[in-house]
Amino acid sequence: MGETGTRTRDAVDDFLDQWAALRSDLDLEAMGAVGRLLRLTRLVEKEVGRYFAEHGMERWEFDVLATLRRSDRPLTPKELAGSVMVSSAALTNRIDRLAARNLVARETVPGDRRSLHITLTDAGRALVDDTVEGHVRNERRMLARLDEKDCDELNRLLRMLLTTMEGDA
Amino acid sequence: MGETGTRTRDAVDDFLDQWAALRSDLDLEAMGAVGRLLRLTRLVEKEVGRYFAEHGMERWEFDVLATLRRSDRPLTPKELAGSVMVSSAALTNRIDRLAARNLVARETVPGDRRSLHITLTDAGRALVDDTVEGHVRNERRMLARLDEKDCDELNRLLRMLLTTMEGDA
DNA sequence: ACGTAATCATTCGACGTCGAACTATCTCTC
DNA sequence: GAGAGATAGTTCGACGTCGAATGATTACGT
Repeated sequence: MGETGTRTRDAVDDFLDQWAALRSDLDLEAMGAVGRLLRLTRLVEKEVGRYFAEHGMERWEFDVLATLRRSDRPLTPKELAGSVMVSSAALTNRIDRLAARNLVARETVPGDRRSLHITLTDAGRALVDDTVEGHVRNERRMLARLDEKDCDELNRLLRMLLTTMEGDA
Repeated sequence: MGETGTRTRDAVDDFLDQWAALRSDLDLEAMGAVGRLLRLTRLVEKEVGRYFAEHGMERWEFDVLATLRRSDRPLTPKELAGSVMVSSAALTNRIDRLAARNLVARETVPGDRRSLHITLTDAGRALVDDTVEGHVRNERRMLARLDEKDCDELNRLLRMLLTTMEGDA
């Protein structure tokens, strides 16, 4: 009975035990949560990268293409950079390479000659649509240990943290 | 009454709505959880980096020094690289710079001349002890929106995910 | 209107990381 | 005990990102 998996220790538990032995004044709950967040994300990113590599593309390509795909209007480089959370310099580089492969196109925007509209080509849209399904399946697989209730709960907690940190940015 | 903050939307909610309108077949729970994880981590990393920059050091320095600090025995570069999750090449570079600032030292290990023991100098240990407390306070501040029960719950959920992904690595 | 400040994309130099190749050392087998 | 293979740390070249500086265009104040 009781094989809930709750008793299983992770690497961060060891990490916290070591700190507790040295500095009993530290806030272990906070260290644990942040430590797990950073560590888990690294592993998730590695796995996501593995999936895309297996399908002949890189994650940053999907990030940009998918952002354009799900938007109902053309986006500017600045908007794209904000969405994928990289610098404008990095985004110029990404657009260069996507455009070279004919996955996106740069178009002038009527009212403002400083700015651009980045649009998805047919090839770009097809590439997103072909890969997004498997990508999401892979994400679900990584969360397989969580039942529906736990998954809801995780989303609720992360949303709370995200709104605060997005707010005072 | 009822000011729970649960009704607040984050950027990922918009993200999900856009996908739902286009592809009703996708697993929004999974996309949301992973999306929030990656996005939140980026913000947390930025804030952590800001704290350390404010105290005249960089996060990678603290990562290495703190790993040495909480270990009761000397660690090899390989062990350190595993702990902080970077390549051995990156770790050589980090040790070089930490050693140049007299925060760590390379010592030969008796039984094996291939390997090394990286040890903390007095200055290194002092630097960790001086900064760890504020760092943890900053972590707690980022989690301020979560009460104790929610924080426990978050740790439980992240631990479950972490153990699975650490396991089949 | 005119000039100043703000905004947008791009370029530039510096930096840190990675994977692969390399050297040195150890282990295991016969 | 000698040679093949594994293991540890370092070096090397390539790559992507960032902050700052640049050039072009637009918005604002008087």
